[in-house]
Amino acid sequence: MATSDSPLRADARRNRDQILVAAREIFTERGAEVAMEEIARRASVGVGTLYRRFGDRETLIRAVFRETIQTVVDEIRAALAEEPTGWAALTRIMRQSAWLHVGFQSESPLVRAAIRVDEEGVRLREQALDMLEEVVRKAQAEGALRRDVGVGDLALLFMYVMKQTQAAPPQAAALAPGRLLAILMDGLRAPAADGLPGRPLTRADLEFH
Amino acid sequence: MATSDSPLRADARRNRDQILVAAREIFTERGAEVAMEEIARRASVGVGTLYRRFGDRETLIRAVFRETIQTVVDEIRAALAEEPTGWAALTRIMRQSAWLHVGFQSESPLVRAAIRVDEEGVRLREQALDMLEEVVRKAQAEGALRRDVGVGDLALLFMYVMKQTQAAPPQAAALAPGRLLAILMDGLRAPAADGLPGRPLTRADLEFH
Amino acid sequence: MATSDSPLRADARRNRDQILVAAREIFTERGAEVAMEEIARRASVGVGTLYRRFGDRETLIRAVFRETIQTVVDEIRAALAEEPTGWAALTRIMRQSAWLHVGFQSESPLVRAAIRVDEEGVRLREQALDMLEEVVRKAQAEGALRRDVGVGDLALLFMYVMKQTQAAPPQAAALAPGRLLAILMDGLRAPAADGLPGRPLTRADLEFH
Amino acid sequence: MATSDSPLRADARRNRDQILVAAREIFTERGAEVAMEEIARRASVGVGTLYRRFGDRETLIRAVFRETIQTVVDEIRAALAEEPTGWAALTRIMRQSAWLHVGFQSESPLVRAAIRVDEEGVRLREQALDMLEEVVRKAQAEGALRRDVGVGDLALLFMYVMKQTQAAPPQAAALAPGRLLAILMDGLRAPAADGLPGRPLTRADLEFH
DNA sequence: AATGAATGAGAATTCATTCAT
DNA sequence: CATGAATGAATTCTCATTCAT
Repeated sequence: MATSDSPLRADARRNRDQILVAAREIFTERGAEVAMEEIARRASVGVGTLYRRFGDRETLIRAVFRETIQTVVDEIRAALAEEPTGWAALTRIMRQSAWLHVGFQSESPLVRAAIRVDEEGVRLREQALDMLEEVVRKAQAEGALRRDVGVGDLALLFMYVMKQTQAAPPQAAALAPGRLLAILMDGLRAPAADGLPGRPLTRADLEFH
Repeated sequence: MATSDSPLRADARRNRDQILVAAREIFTERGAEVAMEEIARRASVGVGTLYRRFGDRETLIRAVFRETIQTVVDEIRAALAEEPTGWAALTRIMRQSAWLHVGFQSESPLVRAAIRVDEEGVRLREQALDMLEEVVRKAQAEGALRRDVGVGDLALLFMYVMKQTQAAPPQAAALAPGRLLAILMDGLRAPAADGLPGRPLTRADLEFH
Repeated sequence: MATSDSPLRADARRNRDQILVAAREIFTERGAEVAMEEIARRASVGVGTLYRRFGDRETLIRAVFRETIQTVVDEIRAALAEEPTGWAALTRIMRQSAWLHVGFQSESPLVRAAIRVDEEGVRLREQALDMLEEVVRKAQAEGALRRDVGVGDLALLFMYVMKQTQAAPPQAAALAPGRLLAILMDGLRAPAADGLPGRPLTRADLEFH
Repeated sequence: MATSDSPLRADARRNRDQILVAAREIFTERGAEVAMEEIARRASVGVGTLYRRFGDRETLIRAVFRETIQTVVDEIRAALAEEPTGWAALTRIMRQSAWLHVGFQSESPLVRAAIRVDEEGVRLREQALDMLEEVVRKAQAEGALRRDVGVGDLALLFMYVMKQTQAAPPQAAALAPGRLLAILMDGLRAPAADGLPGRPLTRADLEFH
């Protein structure tokens, strides 16, 4: 039997989606520790509904994470398919990656704990990193991306910069993302003035243990 | 009025300092919303003492901010005095600026609110930006720093990157700061491949209103 | 008006019965304050159905009470009719009276409140006590039951002991009821060593006011 | 350094004691699931204080359990020392044992779980049972207590009866305990009319596994 | 002046009851 | 009628701040 189109499910479905949207927004704006009631309010549902759908904060975080990382996967795939060069794909990916911080890692212990135990989420994350590695290889083969960086470097760099960019002061908010991205891309362009210290950071370096 | 060298004040002074150190550490590690009792514990004093010294959380945040921004001022002054070029000064400043995020701006509404109303803190911040502008001018005059960036760009860029760098996964923590800094500096080097979108971000762009 | 044999009623009837069975079980196991949803689940119906049938928790409690006390009445009647002596009837009644606690009284304020206002339930309870008084009189007339006890004593004694017996630790559960009952019956046998303090407790003494 | 007589401790101590008293009362009256706030109210403290002292409900339950079982131990010891015969000791112990149900076992899953993990509590309980066994042996050696009962029987019997006795309806409350106790003691007196079914219940039979 | 206990308001979570489908 | 989703009040527990010692 189909479960997703029985009449009641329609409402429930809509609520569920509203909650996820609200949660993502608020998590991004103010972190993963906002009052559950606020999330509920923004989603225009009662707290009870939120809890019926997601059990507890951790479950909610996991759900948001999955949705987000799924988007990342889709975007990377699209960039790989549609952009003419690896460099172009990388640029596009990074430009759209304000949410990468959720996708790849989080500074919040709460979020990290929630993500670590989520099978599906972990799988999606691996997939995203697989594809990102491909982008990197391609851009390096083209001679566009400096050779002494690895996915790890890119993930950290963009994750940090692009994430924060959302929190920029109002006047800067419109310009900052584009400018900072351009500077970063310039810093990544081959041939590089001189070598970076250390060794390329890999995906393994992104792991919290 | 008791002055600062009555015998009892020695104890009080030490407590005050311990609290500030503890608070800065904890704020950096876990944000400005940690339990006051934890700060007290890390400083090895009772909560009562903490409150006697600082009145409330906001006052404590302000005090930490002042201390921090004071250090920033000192470091920039030293860099200007001791480094041979503006570019060298800039590099040095940025390398040591893991704490810039506290100094210039913060993503936490709590912290922003606390800072905004602190005269002394604001004054110090202005001073820091004055000097940073000087560094920028100098480095651009030298032809080392690309001309299409402003203090605002630099502040945002390094603030974001260097702050986060502290929270990097353990394996990356040792390498990431150096590498990301190098990439950024490469991106900032003149002559730049092509112009940045928009206009240079100024100190005015750092203001939350 | 629809009567009780319209086709749909068959379903409704079955639901109602399942709910009563489930409720009795759960009330006995875990008290009258279990989540309504659990009762519904055990009865394999939705909560909505439970509420449609019984309006609220109190109504459900009343219904369970009536069913139970009805059984008690039936059992006492049968014992009176079938057992050769009053003593034998008393023994039999008590042996089967694990549920007496529901029938006569309850320590739960919730349950007491529910029962007190239920006309039908109160009537059945009176009937049960009437018959139990008859048993007592008969057993005393036979010289088997000590003369210084009243229905009140018996009700309390067995109610308490037999009720709890259900909650005995697993190892004891099989033996305890039989043994405790035997000890109690020995304590009730005439002639008694010496008189009990006070006066026989009557049915009036069972009343909460 | 003494920890219990510093000035502040005096207040804290008094609060702690008030909470324990209040908790014991309320647990007895209405079970272990009453709102924590009510316990606090009855103890005339804020909820915060209650939680500062006891961390959570389970900890509080454990503390009440220990206090209670300690009293039981003391009472049994006194009865053994002061009463001329084992039978007299047994009678006295049982008369004062309204609280035995807390001491030995509880029907509440919550309470059972809390007790099971409490080392100190378990130790005290063992001690109480040791001494009760001695009383039983002595009373049987005197020929006063029927030989076919064990500590397990006694514990269950009195635990159940005497516990409930507290909850008796108001009119019966004054008389019931004395009367029911007398009946029980008569049922336990040697020589018994006829043997009990099964085997004497031992302390092992009191264990939940 | 320092301490740590007390307070009570606030946040997370559960559950009785109502209501749309 | 049955269902199970939605709601919000009640409850547990935490923590900023105050206060007695």
